[in-house]
Amino acid sequence: MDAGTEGSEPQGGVSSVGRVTLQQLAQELGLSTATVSLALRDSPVVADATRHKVLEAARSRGYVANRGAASLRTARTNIVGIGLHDIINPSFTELLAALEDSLSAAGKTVLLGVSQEDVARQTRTLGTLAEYRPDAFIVSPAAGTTVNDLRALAASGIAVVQVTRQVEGSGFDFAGSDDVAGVALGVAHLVELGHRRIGMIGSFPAASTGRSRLAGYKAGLAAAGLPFDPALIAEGPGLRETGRAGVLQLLDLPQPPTAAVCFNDLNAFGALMGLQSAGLTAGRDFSLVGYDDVSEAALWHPPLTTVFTRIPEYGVIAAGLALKRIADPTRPVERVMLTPRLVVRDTTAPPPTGRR
Amino acid sequence: MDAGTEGSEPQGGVSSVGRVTLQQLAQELGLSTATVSLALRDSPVVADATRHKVLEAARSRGYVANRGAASLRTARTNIVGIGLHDIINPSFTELLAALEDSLSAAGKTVLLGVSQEDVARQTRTLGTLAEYRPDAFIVSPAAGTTVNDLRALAASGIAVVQVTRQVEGSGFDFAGSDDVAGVALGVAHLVELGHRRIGMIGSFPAASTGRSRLAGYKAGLAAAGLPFDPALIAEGPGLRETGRAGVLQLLDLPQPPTAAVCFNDLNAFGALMGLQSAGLTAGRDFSLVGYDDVSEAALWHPPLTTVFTRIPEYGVIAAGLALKRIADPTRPVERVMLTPRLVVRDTTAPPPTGRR
DNA sequence: GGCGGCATCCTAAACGATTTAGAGCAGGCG
DNA sequence: CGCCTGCTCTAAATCGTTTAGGATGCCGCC
Repeated sequence: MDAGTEGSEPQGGVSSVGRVTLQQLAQELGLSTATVSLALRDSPVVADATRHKVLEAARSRGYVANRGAASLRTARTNIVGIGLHDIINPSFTELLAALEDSLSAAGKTVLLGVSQEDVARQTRTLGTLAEYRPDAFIVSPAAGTTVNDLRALAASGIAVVQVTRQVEGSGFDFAGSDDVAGVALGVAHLVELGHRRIGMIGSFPAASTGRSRLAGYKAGLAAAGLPFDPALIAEGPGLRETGRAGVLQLLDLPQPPTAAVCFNDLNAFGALMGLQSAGLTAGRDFSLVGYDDVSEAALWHPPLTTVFTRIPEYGVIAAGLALKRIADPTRPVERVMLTPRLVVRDTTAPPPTGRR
Repeated sequence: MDAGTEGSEPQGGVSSVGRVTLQQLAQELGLSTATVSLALRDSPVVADATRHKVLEAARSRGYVANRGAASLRTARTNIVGIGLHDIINPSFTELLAALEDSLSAAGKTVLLGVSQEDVARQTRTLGTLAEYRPDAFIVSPAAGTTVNDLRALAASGIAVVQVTRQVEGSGFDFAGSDDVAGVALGVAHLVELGHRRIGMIGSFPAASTGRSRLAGYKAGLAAAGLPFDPALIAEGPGLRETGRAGVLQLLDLPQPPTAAVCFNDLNAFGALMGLQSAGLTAGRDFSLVGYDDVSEAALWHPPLTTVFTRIPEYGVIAAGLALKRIADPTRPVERVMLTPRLVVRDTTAPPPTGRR
């Protein structure tokens, strides 16, 4: 490590003097812990004068409640565990931001676990989170997760809501978008522009989103009376690299497509790069539809036509579902699927004439 | 909400039967809680046969430890609170990912708080996190944070390490990169290519990074014997929009620069878009140096010349500092500044001839 | 004057783990 | 036979809160 390291005086603690507890406060005030506890939480049964004394003492002594101790007694932690498989992917970052924002607004704190798309790591991570007894879990399951992998979660009695992806038959609440309709929307747009050979870039059958989006692709073709040709699918996960290689692979076909929909925006960004490296211009030589509409999509050159899956919206909804289930664990399972919206920008246009 | 909502049977809990505790395990096994506790943590004082019985029972009954209760006794939570001001910005996402990864590898769990670049919200958030008694805080302070704002943290007796940004005089550990050297590196690169009028896009004096990077810009100019001209600075936070507007603003100058360094990569991405909208090509008509080298940078078109600040590396280091301070709260303060590295790609070239 | 009713505060028992001091017990040894 | 040593295990205190169920004192009222 070529680091510039500089040592100096130890951390100056103003008063590392044994953290002040509610009991100490009580003793100093000549009150019982019960009274102090009630006063701190604005109970109406404690006299105004007393409450003020307590609050003042708490402030001046720098009292900060020990939520762990309180939780032990109340069996409520105000923690929500969030299990994601990936936080680098911008769509999940946007999701995390939305979740954190609404949860913290509701007084919950976020305990984060990342599974890196690895089921074993996911069970380990969720197991660890569970030891903190979150009031709820919000999970986007790693690819390949089965109902069995989630059984422990179900047995824990903790509220669970799935977001974005779902494990079929898990019986948990869900918030996400209607991927079948979403991709079909993209295909329909291309069809309307005159495209007849339309590929799909990115295919990820290990996740529910992968299956649904593929189904949406097929549905879109079928609705237009177009045949499904497996050769037009460039497989791979939702990464830029998949898109770059995928579009080149499609262009190399004996009968290349004139357009493609993508599994997600990252695929599309990669495909845009691939087109550029092949000397082609997206929108003119080849049409491309992304998926998700992450905030970058509008800013690419050319701006990406894509399908807005309303991630921030369903993030808020997922947080709401968690809160509702915490409040009433016996309420019926709720599955919310938002209808995506097509966002037409500049990467789609009628197919190049003369090549039709 | 145009949501497709579907209700059905309530969540099926395999056994919502009152969560099994260590005491219950002990009772069922005819052992004391002490023995069970020791067995679960692989203490050598408990006989092998007993340990096996305990572990087997724990497994079959689905026992999951209550870390809150344990923490109450041990005064250690294995939680690390992470306070960031922003998680959408890809550089902070990459930082968060690195932090989470090394902390979870060390058996710590991440409690997340986001301040949205708002000091008041930051104190509220950190206060809430503190109630969970994390073993340490890792914080990238919101812009405008003063030593005073962090005093409560210092007084809490919780280990604190700052990452990326630091509040001068706070006396906390720090891990980040040497921004003065980093930006100077970018300037030197442009000078070497022959540029004489070099602007800076993005300037953010409310954060230590903003001040250091500006200082680096000035240092770079001074080293080359070039004058500092305030008109060549396009102010604004590290967002794409700042970059887009900033580059146009610079180009509109009576004596426009032929190149610019940026506060961060987002600024550079925006500037690339701005150039494109002005019909200019980065690298040919105008040279641009980003800052951070987020993973996107290599993938833009053209690929961005930028300064790699080694975010994932100092993320790991920050996590390590936190662990070390947890282990020894009295160790001397350590400040680590990694030396950034220039990454030359395609957005920099000699200034256009004839316009020099 | 006794008593009910308030308002206010307190006692004490949880919550679920960890940990220390020491209890049983078996075997070995003088 | 008595004592010491090791190996296991247990009893009980403890961490910092919350909360049910009193206790206390004061007032007014019949």
